[in-house]
Amino acid sequence: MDYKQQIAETIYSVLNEHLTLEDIYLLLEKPKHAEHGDVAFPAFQLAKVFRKNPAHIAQELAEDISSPLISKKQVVGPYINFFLNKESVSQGVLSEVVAEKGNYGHLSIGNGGNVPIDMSSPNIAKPMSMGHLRSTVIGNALSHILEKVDFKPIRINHLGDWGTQFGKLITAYKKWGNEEAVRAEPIKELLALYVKFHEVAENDPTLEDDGRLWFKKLEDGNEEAVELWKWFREESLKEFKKVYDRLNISFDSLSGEAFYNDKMDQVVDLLNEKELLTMDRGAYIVDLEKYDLNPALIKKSDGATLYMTRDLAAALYRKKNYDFAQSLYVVGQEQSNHFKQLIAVLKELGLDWSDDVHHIPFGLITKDGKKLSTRKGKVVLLEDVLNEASAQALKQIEDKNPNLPDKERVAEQVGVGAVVFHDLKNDRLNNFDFTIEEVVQFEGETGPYVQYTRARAMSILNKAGVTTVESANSLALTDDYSWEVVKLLHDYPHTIRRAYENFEPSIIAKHAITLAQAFNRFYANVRVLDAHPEKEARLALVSAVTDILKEDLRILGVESPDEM
RNA sequence: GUUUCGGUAGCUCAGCUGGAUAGAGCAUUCGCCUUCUAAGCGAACGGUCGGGGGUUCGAAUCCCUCCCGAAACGCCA
Repeated sequence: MDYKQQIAETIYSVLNEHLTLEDIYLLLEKPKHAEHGDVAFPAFQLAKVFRKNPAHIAQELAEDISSPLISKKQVVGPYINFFLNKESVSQGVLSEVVAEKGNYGHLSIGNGGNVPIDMSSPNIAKPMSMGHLRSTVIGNALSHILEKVDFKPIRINHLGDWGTQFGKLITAYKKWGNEEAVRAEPIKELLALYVKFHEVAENDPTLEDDGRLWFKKLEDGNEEAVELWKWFREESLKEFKKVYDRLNISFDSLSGEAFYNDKMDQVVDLLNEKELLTMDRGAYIVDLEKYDLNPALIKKSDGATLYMTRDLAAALYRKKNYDFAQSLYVVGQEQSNHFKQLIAVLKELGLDWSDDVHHIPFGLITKDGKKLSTRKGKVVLLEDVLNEASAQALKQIEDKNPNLPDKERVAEQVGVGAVVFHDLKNDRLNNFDFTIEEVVQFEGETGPYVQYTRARAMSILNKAGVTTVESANSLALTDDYSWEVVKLLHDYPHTIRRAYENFEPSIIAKHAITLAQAFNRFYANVRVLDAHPEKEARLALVSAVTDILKEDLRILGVESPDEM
């Protein structure tokens, strides 16, 4: 039930000769200040129509408008401010939330269409850094948002499991590596080898040649090379799984770059068929000048295929295999150009579904203002960050709630929650400079704040002897603190829609924080368990808030401990 | 140099399709635990919305221009 819509209809019944219903709906706004009511209609635009000053129009118009939904209207200058009927709105909103619980806010937009999401995509033999966290948690949150609007997400971990770096790695392993060390701590050891390769190669260029040679052997199916590659891949996946488990994330597909090795000739053939390939400086390219883009490189002058070729193969494969409604790529914004090219080439191929392919870019994480670089060993390891967060959460629990059962588990939920929430609370495209102090915070606009708010709400329900409220005789609430909460619950479907339309998890995170803040003010000012005519309705409000906060956090990929 | 993002309080950021006195959090100072978890609530402090033009009844928001920062810019992914 959309109350703004109802107000718009009421106004339309008086103004239908001058404005459309849609115009009116768009003009209606949410006042910034509570004394201006809940919905406001500015009369400026009518001034031209009626040739009168807007304040006068507002005055006259207000007299003609009435609805049981409006408890009070006030004309302030050119504005008509409407105050909604709190009893009936809270009754309506709460009965809906209490009945639907976490399902509240589900929208039928996607008709069950498939949406593959290219996300996470760490490189084999390299540790997951804070940079991978972004793609992983944004992709995961988007998958939940898509589900919420009736799409079927398909989470694809497009692993970086192919490329010249494996030639380098094999070279380094054969020169300096040892099996036990790799087995004991695979990623750490492989990374050390990789870093050493680049250090030594600075003074010894022949090493690069060895690297290229070994990659060539790998491509040609040389047994030793393939065995090492497989082993590195396996050991790496085991390590990644540990992190994904902590983040509570799973994938529907692990088809990485190597998966498309045998599918790239078809792409080249297809481009040839459509006469899109041209030779330039010894390389095959697709000219994209009419899109104002650099040409897309399909084949290097040595005949090797490229990133673009592989991504084209992947795009075609996904369309064929999933018949997707949309196809998303959660990849850093530094690759925006690449995806523009990818989409342009698909368009050149005459594929009308190229419009359904979307790059979802996100900002860069830096450390001390500089880009992280695996090659130079300059990384912030995700695992270290999660460990630190979890440890600090445990310390906090020992300090504030030492009798809490299952402390380690809750500490993990809170610590990891803090890290994930921090990554999602701001606009995807914002860059940020990493500091552990900022990421691992438990106060203010943080994940733990939302979790804590919900835990306190749960505690009220426990003391009332219920776990949830299904229905109540009356759900009418009239105080200002409840009202702010009710309005935020009412906004929820709209929030979900905006998050979907912008592919923007931070909209959900903002809602969680705002709702938690409103609830905490309610908590500080309104007694729930005391005898009161509205006690039942208040309990329902508390129950509704626990469900929606939990749902917000679930969408973001953050757990909700009942106690903390 | 070209293109794309960004510049809002000391710091980190909100500000939905232009609207009424520009909002949070952190930090600093102060107040609130004999009542539902103080990871909380309240108050104070803090702003030429990068500069300058323009459109509009109205601009942080739209257009132009300049300044500053980041990223991308054919044989890496």
